[in-house]
Amino acid sequence: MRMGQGVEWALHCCLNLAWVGAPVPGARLAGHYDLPAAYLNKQLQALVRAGICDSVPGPRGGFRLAREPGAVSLLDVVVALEGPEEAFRCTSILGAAPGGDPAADYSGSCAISLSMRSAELAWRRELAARSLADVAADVVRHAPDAPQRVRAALAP
Amino acid sequence: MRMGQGVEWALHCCLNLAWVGAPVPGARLAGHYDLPAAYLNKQLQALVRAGICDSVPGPRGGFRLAREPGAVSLLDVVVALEGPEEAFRCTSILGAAPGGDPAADYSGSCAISLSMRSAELAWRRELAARSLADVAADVVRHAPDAPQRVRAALAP
DNA sequence: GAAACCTGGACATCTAATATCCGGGATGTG
DNA sequence: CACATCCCGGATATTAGATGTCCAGGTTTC
Repeated sequence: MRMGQGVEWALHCCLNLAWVGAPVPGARLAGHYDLPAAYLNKQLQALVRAGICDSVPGPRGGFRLAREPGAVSLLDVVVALEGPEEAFRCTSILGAAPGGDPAADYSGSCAISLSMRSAELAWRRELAARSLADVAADVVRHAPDAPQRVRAALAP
Repeated sequence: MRMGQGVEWALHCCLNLAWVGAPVPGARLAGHYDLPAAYLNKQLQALVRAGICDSVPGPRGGFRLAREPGAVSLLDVVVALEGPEEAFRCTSILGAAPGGDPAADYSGSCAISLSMRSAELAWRRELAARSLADVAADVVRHAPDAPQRVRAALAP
């Protein structure tokens, strides 16, 4: 089971955008981490579609956070890039077993499906309870000059 | 992000094995759910390697649970099939950023990595706290004759 | 108008999951 | 012992998804 790399990229980019404030071109973000610009751009576009980022075309344009860092949870970013589907997907194989209804959807009644879903909910709860502002605060506690260095590297 | 289908198959099979008690051939389990026998067999083999199942060759052989259902957690099954690696993998892109150490491993210090890892721990905790016996008890509560029907369909 | 920048789609590539097949070994039965 | 049953593990397709590239448009600033 593996999460797309875009999540890691997007989270780092969002933290940086939170510190810069002004729009940052996607190419500059890509250069900052030595990432493929065109591909990173796709992830940023997904953040825009999810309402997490704003995009500004033209010179002096780029991407910026659309909300306060405290109003963007890690879950928001994960869902924006990975979609809302659960990692465990019940395919209702009980319907193929003797006595089962092949047309029924067991995802809401199968005890296995419910257990897996419940565990995944715990994961989502943790992610939802943690905002970009929380993470940023942790970074600053460990490296107080991080915001300033990011601004120096990325600000126009 | 998606979990392999083998996890669902294996969990259903393990529940059945818990109810049957005697060894059940992989082909019979596959027929029970109309699954590809050769492929399901690979998942069962992984359960054997993980010490969750025993395999008995020869006539009257098959697979059976190697431990009490109460001693097999959902996490055991997930790890047996998906491996111990985390879904979120820190690739230390901070090392490529200005001021970063390209050779360093940031997975233990990067605040983003730590947050993602912490959320995943919550998921694993839930899975570890739930055993096959717990799930089986839920099934019986909802369909008291399930164990008997499974035995009738799968027992030798 | 030109340059900077985002948008969205089409396309190529690579990896992992899914699936099949076969030769081999172990075990119980007659 | 001979045979049927069944697991083991490697080699090999097939497919879907993730990764990555490219280009023909827009929009905005200067």
